[in-house]
Amino acid sequence: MTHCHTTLQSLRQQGFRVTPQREMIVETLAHSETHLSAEEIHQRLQPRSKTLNLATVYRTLDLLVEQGYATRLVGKGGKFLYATRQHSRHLHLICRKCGRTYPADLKGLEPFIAHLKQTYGFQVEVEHLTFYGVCPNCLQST
Amino acid sequence: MTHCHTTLQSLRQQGFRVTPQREMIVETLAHSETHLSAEEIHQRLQPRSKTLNLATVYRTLDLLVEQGYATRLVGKGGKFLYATRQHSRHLHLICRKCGRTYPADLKGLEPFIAHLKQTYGFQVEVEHLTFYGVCPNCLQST
DNA sequence: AATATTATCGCAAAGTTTTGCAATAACAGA
DNA sequence: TCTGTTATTGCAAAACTTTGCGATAATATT
Repeated sequence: MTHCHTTLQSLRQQGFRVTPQREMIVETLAHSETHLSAEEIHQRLQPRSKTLNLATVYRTLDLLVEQGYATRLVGKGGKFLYATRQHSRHLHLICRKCGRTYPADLKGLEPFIAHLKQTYGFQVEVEHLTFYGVCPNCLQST
Repeated sequence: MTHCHTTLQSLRQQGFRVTPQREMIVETLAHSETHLSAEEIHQRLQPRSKTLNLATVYRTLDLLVEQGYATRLVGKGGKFLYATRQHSRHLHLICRKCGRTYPADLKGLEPFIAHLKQTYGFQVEVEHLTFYGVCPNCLQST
């Protein structure tokens, strides 16, 4: 389990600076049960910091995704949603029709991931996995 | 192989109207070798239709993705890129660090897809598959 | 503890994508 | 072919995300 403290420490070790803004954002994301938009994070932090800028939230989230501490997905309505990686240690099945997300077990996929590593040298991050398709509900109503 | 004509016909059968704008956009996407942004499609169609609006391009692309005729992915810089489904009958491996996309073979994944269908009733669309991770180049330079 | 370096911040502007609404045009039925 | 219905369009505005830049503050060094 990657606690927010660990994330911040790792960032520092990688040469990034740990600022109050980054601390707040990482903490908010880590303590949230659900995926959050940049705007939501910004709003939740208003009470703690009047001056925290939305652009800073976006930049921090980009950094976290780039460094592998967070996941970004396109929610219904085309807005970006973010979550820490430990919140997504499963496969996301997203329905193209209704937009709902279903969690699924990763079991059975590992051999293929290993094969990709061997064949292409590409290290897939299983925490990021999302499959698009059509869910049982929407399959029926077609 | 899904030709643009087929796509338009299917759309009509589904009750959507086939307009000149939609024809142009579907055709442009189908004839492109690479992924295109909405803006690029709009520009390519300028000579053919001065009045075609960018919003119409976005709406049409959304429709195509929703109905399963096109794929949308987040390119480098956070911009959306689109392609017809037949152009993506392979796995996209996208590097989180450098943003490059690598094509990979789907072989070996089918059993898992079938298992998802059996277990969850979820019909994964293999044309949409994208895995995020770190590419060989960027793995080295860490 | 003080200082130098430079990554990060806030702000404002630019770029990208979505949405509301009145006008238009695609399609079904006469 | 003509007509009515209503999905789709273009436009303009709103919403969302990224970017440039000078000011600030986190870290390394003295």
